[in-house]
Amino acid sequence: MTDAPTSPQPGGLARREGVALWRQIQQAIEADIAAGAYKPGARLPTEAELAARFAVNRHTIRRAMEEVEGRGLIRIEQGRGSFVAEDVLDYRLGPRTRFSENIRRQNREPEGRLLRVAEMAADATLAEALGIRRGRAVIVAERLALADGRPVVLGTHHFPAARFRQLPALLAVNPSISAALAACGVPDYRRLVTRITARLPTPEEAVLLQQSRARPILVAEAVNIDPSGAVVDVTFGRYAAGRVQLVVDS
Amino acid sequence: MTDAPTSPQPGGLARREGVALWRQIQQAIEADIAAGAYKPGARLPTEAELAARFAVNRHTIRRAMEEVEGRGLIRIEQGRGSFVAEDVLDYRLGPRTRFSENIRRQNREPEGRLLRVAEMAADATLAEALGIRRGRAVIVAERLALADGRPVVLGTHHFPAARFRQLPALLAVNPSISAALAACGVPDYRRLVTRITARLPTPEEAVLLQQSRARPILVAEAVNIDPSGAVVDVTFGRYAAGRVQLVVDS
DNA sequence: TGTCCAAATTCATCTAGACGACTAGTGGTC
DNA sequence: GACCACTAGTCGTCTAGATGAATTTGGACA
Repeated sequence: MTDAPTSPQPGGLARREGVALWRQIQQAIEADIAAGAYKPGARLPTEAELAARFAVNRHTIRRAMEEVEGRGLIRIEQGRGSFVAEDVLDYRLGPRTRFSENIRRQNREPEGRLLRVAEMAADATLAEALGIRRGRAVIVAERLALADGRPVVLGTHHFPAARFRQLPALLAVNPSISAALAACGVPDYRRLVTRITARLPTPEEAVLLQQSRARPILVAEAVNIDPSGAVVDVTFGRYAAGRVQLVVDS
Repeated sequence: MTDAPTSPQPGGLARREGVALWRQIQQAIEADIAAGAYKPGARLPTEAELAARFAVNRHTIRRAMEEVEGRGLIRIEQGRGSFVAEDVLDYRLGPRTRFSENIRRQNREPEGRLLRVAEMAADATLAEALGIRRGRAVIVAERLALADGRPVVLGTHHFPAARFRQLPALLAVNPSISAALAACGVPDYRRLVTRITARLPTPEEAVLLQQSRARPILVAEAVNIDPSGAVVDVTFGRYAAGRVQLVVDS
């Protein structure tokens, strides 16, 4: 089997046959990638080139490419081109999930960046989850976690302010959540429950996670408790789905 | 606060300001939904109407609507219109996850439909996961599970054929996996590990799950073992992300 | 009353063209 | 050698119009 892209046979497309052109093109491109016609990280032909090869409008190619990107097979970069996707990281979800350990276990270098710390009033949902009264103060910390310099998860943490007054100051010095909690008198905590969904990212999320907007993100809502059972924090983690796989051991 | 859609002020859009028109429109629509201007299940204005209100081309509205759909806030139906999304189902992932119990616990009626049963040779990855030799026969069962008649998960199960010869016949009679396994001498099994990712659905997946192609699906790869530790099956479950939330208790 | 067909409505796909935005290189100036 | 302006290449957005496909509506007809 040769590795030359086989799909772009000019006459390969069936028009007016119930299957959209862009979808046929999408499948042809995916087949080429699966067949190894393009190596991981390799650059695909430009949209104009593909449009010429398949004899369709560039918009039709774009529609197909967007879909391939959403499936996680390629990454499209403005001004540069489209590239075949690479590597996946396992992110272990367990009672004692700690970001750094998790990443180090896979021989990658963890890193945390604190983006924002603020205080807000708890709305009904949050209040219930945290076990506090509605309207009480909550510390919100937004944090980007990376592995080998590449964004993995964007987390929005919510702590009851009454118990963790010094948290903002501590986080400003060291962005590690577990270190900050330890300094606040919570040396140990564990994850009670995790709720996982998927959706497309907002523009900000896409930028921070360095991922395309067409590609879904995994959203994991986690509730952590201390040994006494009191809720320590409620966190929404947004994972780059194309780069991470959540692993649940049971 | 009145509930009339406030966003479509003709002059509300900033052209040539660095933010794409379709994105401004997307945000306006999302804001309206969040503000309760349209109730869950309610129908949104047609694309043509919105195009007129915002004074842009219909294609620009479509781009915005596709994004809103990907975020899970609306559902677009050809020939009918667009509708505000509703309900979410919790799907509990644990060592003893059984679909029917899981669904019944939420007062919904579970249902299973067997779509396809076939036999194939194990490729390298599958063989390793199942603990058999490459090339050995594997029984593949594709099954759609529903709650109250609405598709929840599309599962592709892989069983070592040597051990589960009678499985196809059993499943033909009763699509319940646990019942069929019990009849094959595996009354009990538990989930060893689950790996979760998200991606856009293929056209077939979208049709079967009755969900839009623009909306992501959660993909959970599960490995089940019997009490002796032998691998019973490897399953890829594809969940309609807008309709289901995976819940991990720890 | 019930059935069936045609029209109207609404979303889906494709084409065509224009221009903006970002990237990476090229060559010049200081 | 450092910096800058320019340019070509490439993807991103928007407009415009035509046609197809799915669904609903309403009237004709038995």
